[in-house]
Amino acid sequence: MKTLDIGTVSKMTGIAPSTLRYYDDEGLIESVGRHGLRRQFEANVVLQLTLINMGKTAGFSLSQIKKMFNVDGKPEIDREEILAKVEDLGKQIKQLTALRDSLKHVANCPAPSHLECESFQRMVKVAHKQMVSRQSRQKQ
Amino acid sequence: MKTLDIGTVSKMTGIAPSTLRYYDDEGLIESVGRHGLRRQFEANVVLQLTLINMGKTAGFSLSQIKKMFNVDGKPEIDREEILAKVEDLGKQIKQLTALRDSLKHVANCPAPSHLECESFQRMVKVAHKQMVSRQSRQKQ
DNA sequence: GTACGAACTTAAGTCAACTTGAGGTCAAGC
DNA sequence: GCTTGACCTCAAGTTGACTTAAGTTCGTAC
Repeated sequence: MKTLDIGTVSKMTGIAPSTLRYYDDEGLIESVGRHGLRRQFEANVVLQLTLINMGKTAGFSLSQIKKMFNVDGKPEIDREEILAKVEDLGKQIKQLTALRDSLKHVANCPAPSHLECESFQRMVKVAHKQMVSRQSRQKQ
Repeated sequence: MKTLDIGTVSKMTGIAPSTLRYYDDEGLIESVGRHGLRRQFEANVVLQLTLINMGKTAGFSLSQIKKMFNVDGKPEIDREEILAKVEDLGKQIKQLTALRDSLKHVANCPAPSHLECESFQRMVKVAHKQMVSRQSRQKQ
């Protein structure tokens, strides 16, 4: 099976080689050996990196991501914990939707100050509730 | 009008006083004066902090957030830029949804390795496309 | 067989976003 | 008038996620 140089992976994913080395050191991805002193990666590392980037987008730390999808695709953590994250993500999606709507509002509403605009306040208050309920169950 | 001590704001929002002081120094929020040497805040600071937290959830930096919603609720940046962010957020929401579905899958699929599971791969590939298209228009 | 380029290692540096620590101030209650 | 507790300032420290720099090692092409 054909393996990939770090530069190739970098070009395929847009992630800097230094970052890939860093991820390798941290155990987020795995090289399958060396060609001389060059790390060789399998093609599925691209998939893994996609997952890593999705996790980052979601605001997870690298160590959390590592636990969620470890190298061979088997998660270290249990169903319960993952489902909790799933639920959390649902809330986050709602929040982002609220933010998007708020921004859309800001771009269009002619009110002089949005903090005084009623419909804006309503939106934000809804978001606030969600936020507080999310914050209350934050973990490392 | 009644104003709030930093400790009160902290309790209302769950944000540490040191962070509130930091935000104040950075100009993300504004205190309306002092009582002795204590900062006094108006009630609407809670709304502002909600917006700040929403922005953080969305992965914006504090300086970006500051530009989006500055102290009086009037954004410094123009419609165009905000609408670009709105669009970006839409993509991010899609990505998060993909991540959520992937995680849901991981929790339920009995396959030994998810990286080999077809339906998982399909999901992630879709996410990959979105990711790349988002990455290509990143700015400070 | 030599030159080149792409990758390597290790340590140090950077940046954002906070937090901590030391020492100081003030208002309210007793 | 004294104590107490909540706040203050300012500088330095911390953490996570990388990046940069300096010097080194290979494989491939010529």
